[in-house]
Amino acid sequence: MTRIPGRALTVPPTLADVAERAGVSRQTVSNAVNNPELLRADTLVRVQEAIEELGYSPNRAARNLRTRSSHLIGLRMSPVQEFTANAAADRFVHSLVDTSREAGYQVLLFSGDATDPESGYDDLLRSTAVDAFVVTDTYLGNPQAAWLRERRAPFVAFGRPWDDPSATHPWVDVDGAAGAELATRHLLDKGHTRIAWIGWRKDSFIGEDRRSGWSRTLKERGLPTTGLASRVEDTVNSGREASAVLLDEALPTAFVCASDTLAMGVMHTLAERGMHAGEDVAVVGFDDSQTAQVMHPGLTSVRQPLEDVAIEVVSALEGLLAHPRRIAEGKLLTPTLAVRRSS
Amino acid sequence: MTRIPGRALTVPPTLADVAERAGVSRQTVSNAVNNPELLRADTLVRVQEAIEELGYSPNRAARNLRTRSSHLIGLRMSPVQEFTANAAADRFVHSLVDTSREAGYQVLLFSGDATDPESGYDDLLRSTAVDAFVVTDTYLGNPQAAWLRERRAPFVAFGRPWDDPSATHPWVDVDGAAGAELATRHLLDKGHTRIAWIGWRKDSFIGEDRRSGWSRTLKERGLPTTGLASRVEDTVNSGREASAVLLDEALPTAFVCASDTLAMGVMHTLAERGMHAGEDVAVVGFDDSQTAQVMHPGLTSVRQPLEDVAIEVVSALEGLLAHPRRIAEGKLLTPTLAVRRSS
DNA sequence: CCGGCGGACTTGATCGTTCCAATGGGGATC
DNA sequence: GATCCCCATTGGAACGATCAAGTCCGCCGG
Repeated sequence: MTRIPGRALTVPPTLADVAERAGVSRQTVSNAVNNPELLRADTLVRVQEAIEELGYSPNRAARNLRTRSSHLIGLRMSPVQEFTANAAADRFVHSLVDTSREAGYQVLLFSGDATDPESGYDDLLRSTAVDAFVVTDTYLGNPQAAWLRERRAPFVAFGRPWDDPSATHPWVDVDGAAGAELATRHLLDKGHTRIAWIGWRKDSFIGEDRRSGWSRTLKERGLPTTGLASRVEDTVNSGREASAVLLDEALPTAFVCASDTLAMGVMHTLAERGMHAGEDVAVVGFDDSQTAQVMHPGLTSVRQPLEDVAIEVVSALEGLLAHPRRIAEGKLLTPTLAVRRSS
Repeated sequence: MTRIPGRALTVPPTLADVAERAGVSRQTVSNAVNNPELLRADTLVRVQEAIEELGYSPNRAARNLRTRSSHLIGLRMSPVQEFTANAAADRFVHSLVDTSREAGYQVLLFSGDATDPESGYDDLLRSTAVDAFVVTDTYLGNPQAAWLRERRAPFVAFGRPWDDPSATHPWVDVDGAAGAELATRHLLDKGHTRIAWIGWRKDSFIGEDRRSGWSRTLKERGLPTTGLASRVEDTVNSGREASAVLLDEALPTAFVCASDTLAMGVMHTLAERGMHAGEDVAVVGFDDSQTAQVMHPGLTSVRQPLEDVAIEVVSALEGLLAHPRRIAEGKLLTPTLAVRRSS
C-alpha cells in the first residue's frame, strides 16, 4: 500500500499509482473498475493485476464528491425501550444491513431527539452525506414523511402513511390485521370461542389495524367481541391488569395481544393465579421477540417477515434512486405465526 | 437551497455561494464554520447570516476528501442470534450512536461473513470510508484485532485481548468476574450456601472470567464449589438440562448463570418441576436482557454498564485519532446487579 | 517618515475520482 | 489508396472543500 518508500504505510494507493504501474491512463483504470466491458481483455487483465498488487480500493470521498452520491442509507435509531419485549428493531436493522450490502449500499446510523422528527435528518440531507433514508418509527403516523417529501429527500418508509393515504412515497409494511387474523384463526382451530383482545390505545393506527383482524375474524364466525377487548399502554403491567379484568368479567379462554409485551402481562396474571398458559388459557403475542422464544412455556406469536421487509425496502430504494420521479407504490407483506406451547 | 433559479431544488449551495452572498472569500466562509475565532465579529455575523439564508451545510464528500477523514466509525454487526436472550448488542449500539454524535462522529454499520473476521473491514479501510473501527465480537479472543493492528487501522475493542495480553490497542471491557461475584454475594446475603454455576464452554475466555468470580467468592467463604458447576453451550435447552442434572446431583438452592439465556433454561427446569424461582430456588442471570425484565417472575441479572462502555470507547477513539502513536491502555468497568423476584 | 509587525482576509493549489471531448490506430468500404 | 468509422484509450476539467502561502492595511516604535 506504499506509494513512496519510507512514507507511512497508511497512505493508500490512488488511481494514478495503479495507472502508472499498469502503463495506462487514470481513466482506463477507472473504467476497469466501473465499466470493465469498455476495455480490451488484455488491458483489463493488466490493470486488474496492478490493482491487486497495490491493494487499491477507490477512495470513497473522492468518488462521492464526483458522483454526488455516497451509497449510504441513513437510518435513525428510535430510542431503546427497556421493559418491553421488542426485538423487532434489532432483527430489521440486521436484515437491512445485509440486504443493503448486496445492493451496494451501507447503513449510516444516527439518532436524534425523539420529540423532534426532523432532527438529524436535516444535516445529513444538506451535506449530502446519505443518498436516502429509511424511516421506521411510524407507529403514530409519520410526521417526518411529510417533512422529507417537502424537501424532496429520497426515502422509503417501513410503515404505511396511515394519516395520509394520498402520500406518494414508497413504503413497505406488514399486514397487522392479517397477523391478528392468523392468530385468531389458530385459536378458533384449537376450539376456543371466547377470544379476548388486548391492544394499544385508540390513537395507534397500527394497534387499530391489528385489532381489526381479530374482530373481523370473530364476527365472520358469529362469535362475540363485545366486552372482550381492552386498549391499554404497551407495558407488561398494563397487560397484566387488563387480562385480570377480562378474566374476571368476560371469561375468555384465549388472548390475542397486540404485542409480546402485553402478552407477557397476560402470562404474569396467569402465573399469579396458578393457571397455565397453553393449558388453562391460550395466549398469542405479536412480534416474535426473543422473549417469546426463550420463555417457558414458549409464547405463540405473530412473526413479521422482517427479512422480506428489508428486501422490499432496499428494492424500493434502488428504484427511487434510479428513477427519481417514478410514482411510488406501497407494498404489504403478510406475517406468519410462530406456534409454541402457550396456545 | 437553490443556486440558479429554475434548477432543481435539490442542488445544495456551496461555500462559494455563501462567500458571494456575504461578500467574502471562500476561505473566510470555511473559517467561519471551522475556526470562527479567526474572524472579526462583524464579518462572522455577516457570514453566518448568509449561511442561514442559503441553508448551507458543508459537503461531506469534499470535506472528507480534503481532510482525509470521514468522521465515521465502522461497526460490524454480529449476526442475530435468535433463541437467545441477548439484548446487550442493541443497547450498546444505541449508546454508541448517541455518544459518538456528541463527539462529532457517526456510525457506519456493516456486516461480513461470520467465519471470516477480516471481511468487510478491508474495503472500508482501504477506501478510507471510516476513520476507525469499534470491534465488539471478542468472545473467543479477537482475531481481527491482530489483523487490524497489523494494518495500522485505528480501532477500539469492546472486550479485552484475552489471547494476547501484550496487545497494545485500546480496549474497554466489563469486569465479568466482578459481576459474577456481585451475583454470588447477593445470594450469600440471602442465606444460600449451595450456589451452583452454569456457564459456557471452557474455551470461552469471557465465560471463564465470569466463572472465576463465582468460584473465588465461594472459596473466600469456605463454601463448596466442586460438583456445583457445569459448562455448556449458550442455549436455553443446555441451561435446562444442566440445571436438571445439578438439582438432582448437587442439591443447590441457587444458580448463577453466565447468561440470561442459560438462566432461562433454569427457569424451564423449575417450571417443569412445579418449583418457583425466587421461592424454592434462586436464579441470577447475566446481561439484563429484555427477557429478564419482562418475564414472570422478573429475573435478577448482572447488568453491564453499556452506556459507560460506549462513553469510554468513544473517548478512547478520540484519543487514538488525535494522537495516533499514543500508548493505548485498557479500561475495565464494573457491572451492577438488577435485583428482581427470581432471587 | 519609515520599517516592521501582526491581524483579517484572499488566492491558487490540491485531495482522488469521474465526466467529457478528443485522439490515434486499424479494419472495412468504395 | 483514400475515406470513413469505430473502438480503445487519453488528457484536461470539474466536483466542493481545506491547506499553505500570500496580500493588504493599520498601528507602533524609533
